[in-house]
Amino acid sequence: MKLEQAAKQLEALGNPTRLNLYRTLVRAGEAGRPVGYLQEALGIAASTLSHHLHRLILTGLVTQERQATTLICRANYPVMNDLLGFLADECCADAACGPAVGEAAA
Amino acid sequence: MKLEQAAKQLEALGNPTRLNLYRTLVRAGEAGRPVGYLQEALGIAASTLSHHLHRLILTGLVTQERQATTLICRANYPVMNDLLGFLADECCADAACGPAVGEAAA
DNA sequence: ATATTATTTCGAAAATTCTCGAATTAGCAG
DNA sequence: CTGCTAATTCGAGAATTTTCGAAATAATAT
Repeated sequence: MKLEQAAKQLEALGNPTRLNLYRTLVRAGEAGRPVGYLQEALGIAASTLSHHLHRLILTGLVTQERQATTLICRANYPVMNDLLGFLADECCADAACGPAVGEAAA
Repeated sequence: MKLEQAAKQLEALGNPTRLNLYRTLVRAGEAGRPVGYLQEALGIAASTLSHHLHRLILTGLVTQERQATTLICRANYPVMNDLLGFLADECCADAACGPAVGEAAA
């Protein structure tokens, strides 16, 4: 069950356009970014962006909030942390991991 | 450059069969597992497994070593750690992450 | 050389993804 | 209600992925 969800999230991040999109949102922090801004930043068709955004939202990695006519997109950090936790757990379940995984952000 | 590579690795893990395969190898640790064992464990056609294995090997997430007629597959931990590092860096580059990412494996 | 076991490559069908432009909906201002 | 900006949905073509069985290769043993 959990594996299926993790796979979906990894797949969502496993596309250059979406990973770039997600990175942009992560770097924007709490402020988030409007869809229009993202479209200019990434230089892709609005419909293409909407498609990718939808996929990120379905997996929970990104959230949206309306502000009048514009939609603000934000990275959903807890979901990413869960995903990182899953990967770390899988990695260290039975095996002695090489470098300590827990120090990635030290 | 780095983003493209990370996307490829995430895509490789973003398929339930491959994630399950990778997990099996991670849990096997240094011993690794022969291709034949993996085929039985996952219950898929040999050609299908070979295809997925190839993709994991292309991204560097898995390595193989011959032992007579059998091929031993192993998870390549350093590559996974690099990937986790990339995600953690992206996540914490400009933004104040919610829960500490570094505690995922605590 | 031949046989045997282990694994990959080939070929091909079904499903999914990625991309875009055109048409549509959402929310607000006048 | 008309118009305007913002974003999504629709429709569709090109490309990629996923899966399998059959045939081919790899390594060893007899």
